[in-house]
Amino acid sequence: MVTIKDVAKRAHVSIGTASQVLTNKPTVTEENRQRVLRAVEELGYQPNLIAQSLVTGHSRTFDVVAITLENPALMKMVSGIDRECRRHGYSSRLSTLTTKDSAIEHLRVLSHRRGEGIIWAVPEIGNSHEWINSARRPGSIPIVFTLAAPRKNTHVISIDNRMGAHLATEHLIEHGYQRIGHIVGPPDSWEAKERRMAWEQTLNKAGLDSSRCLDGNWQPDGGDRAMREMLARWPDTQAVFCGNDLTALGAMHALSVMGYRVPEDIALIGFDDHDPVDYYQPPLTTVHADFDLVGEMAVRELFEIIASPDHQPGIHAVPTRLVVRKSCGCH
Amino acid sequence: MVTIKDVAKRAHVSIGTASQVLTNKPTVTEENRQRVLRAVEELGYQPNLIAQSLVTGHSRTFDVVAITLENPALMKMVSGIDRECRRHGYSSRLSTLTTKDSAIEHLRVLSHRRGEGIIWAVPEIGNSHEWINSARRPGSIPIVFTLAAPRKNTHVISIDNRMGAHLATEHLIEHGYQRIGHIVGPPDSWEAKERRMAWEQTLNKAGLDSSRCLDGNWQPDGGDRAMREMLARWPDTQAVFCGNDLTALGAMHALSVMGYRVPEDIALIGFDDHDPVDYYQPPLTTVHADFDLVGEMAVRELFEIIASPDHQPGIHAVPTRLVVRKSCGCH
DNA sequence: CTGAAAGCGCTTACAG
DNA sequence: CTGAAAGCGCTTACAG
Repeated sequence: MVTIKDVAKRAHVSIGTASQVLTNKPTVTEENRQRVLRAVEELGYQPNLIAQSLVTGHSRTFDVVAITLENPALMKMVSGIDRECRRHGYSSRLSTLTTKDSAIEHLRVLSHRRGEGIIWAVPEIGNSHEWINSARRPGSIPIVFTLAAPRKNTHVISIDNRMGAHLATEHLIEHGYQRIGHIVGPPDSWEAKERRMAWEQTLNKAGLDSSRCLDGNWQPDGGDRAMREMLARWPDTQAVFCGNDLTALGAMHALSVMGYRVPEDIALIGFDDHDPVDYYQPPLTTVHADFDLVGEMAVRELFEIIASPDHQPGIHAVPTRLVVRKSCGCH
Repeated sequence: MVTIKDVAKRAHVSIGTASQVLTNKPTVTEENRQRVLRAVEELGYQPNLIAQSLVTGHSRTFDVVAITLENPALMKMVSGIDRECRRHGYSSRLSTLTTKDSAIEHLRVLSHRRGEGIIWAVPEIGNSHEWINSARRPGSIPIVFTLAAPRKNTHVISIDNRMGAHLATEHLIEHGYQRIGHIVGPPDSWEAKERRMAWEQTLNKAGLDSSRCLDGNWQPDGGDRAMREMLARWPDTQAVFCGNDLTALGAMHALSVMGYRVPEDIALIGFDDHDPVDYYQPPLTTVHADFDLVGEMAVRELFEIIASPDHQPGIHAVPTRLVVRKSCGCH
């Protein structure tokens, strides 16, 4: 590999001077500047980021940790993260948290790697995030949590789950549905709980029954099972707000197998608005959540923290909105 | 941040000795060893990977470059890559190739970052990969291409597209279908061409017509459009082999809207076997491709190249297999 | 077995 | 404006 030493030699300047032109310091003769640039060109020199990182203390890398990558919402987030990182000349390093190793263990390896910031994109279950937060030493790598509960002195970027669930439920109510069920996500997920809560409150405020509620798992199989049970326990259910789009897909499948039509017999609404829902049968009414933006905001937040370490966390809940298609029977 | 110097001081040894125990050299007194370990523990020391990289010449990082992340097959690959990387204590760095910057440009920034290897997960279009290959200087970072055409002196790991397309088409033929169409992926994609070619050959070998072929784009909208046109041009089509699962989803949607039943009126087969197809209506018969394994093999290949730089590329086409569900009407 | 020294490839004060 | 030197945090021969 060609180093700055080679460049300096070829340009007949000291490596200090070569470095000056490479870092755009103005204090260099135009002539030397050209000589160095030419040498760089001729040798195909690329500065060594690792050496730069060591001396400047900036690795220009953020770490994003996830539990699994095979999840459309997460992938949008990662896209947003990557896009915003590259805008700043940074790169993002992905790592998954296998269930075996604890979160704390994982933070150790991140600390070893010396990224400049961490985006914790692991769904919050129980009080896991509080626990992580209190285990971190002061002065350690800045961390922003994603899709998690807001918490004192913690940077978190979420989507507005309550808003979305409220909009969905209200839409059903406004169009005359009265017996509205809900299939929750994984029972210990913070996001799932938020959605459930907003569904329940909206129903209660309208004086409607909010007991038709079953656990799912954010996967089609969970939606399928829950839908069947829903019909078994409350055969007069008119509409179901599904915890996410995949749950709705499973529910649709169950309904189709059992001979129910969507939306004529049962109306359905999802959550996430991932791309293919436009082609579900029927196209799925769902809550659009801008996960790209969550990713973008997470890296912006990281840059703010780096710029001023005492940067105070604000509340960041990206607004959600309802996208009405055919599955709710209201258009 | 606490450094090895702090550890050495606290343990009353030289930093050389501290380093010895941290790198598991056997040449240290048990007593000193314990002292160092205790200091590490007390100070919460984590070695600085960046400094280690600089001195050892190993960044323990592979770069994976993609064109977009929002693609289920790619995500499985990335999962496989990440899993295999972590098995070796390596990490994977993700970057997307925006259409604006050329591939060559991107290779420069990768060279700057000094990863130890590159996994090029960008779909091959035209002869892009050959071009990339010839632009690389000898001695530059090892690169393995993924889901691309085999090529002399080039490391590539693909799935067996021909095998999959052949199995799908043959299955339809065996079950008595005669007029079998195909919706291709993006016309310049190498993988799409492979699938198309095998479909065509299988048909020809059986003495059947292979002219019912339309371009799609591997997205539902393309499948939807192509399906409508297929029916318009060849109304007596009995079955369609779709370029991938999302294409099949779009085709199903078109058929449903137009009042056709799957598989009674038209049989459908997809390609990829991504998770939700089990819950399509009807569940989709499709070709299973093990993208996780492609990712895994890509990093293994990289390690082999690193271990012996003259490691000769072999042919790596991960076998595919047909998963029969309801959409083909054959079970 | 252990410490002092050199060096990885850079950047950044600091003399001149 | 430019070069020599120090230093970033490590590892690795090399004397002792």
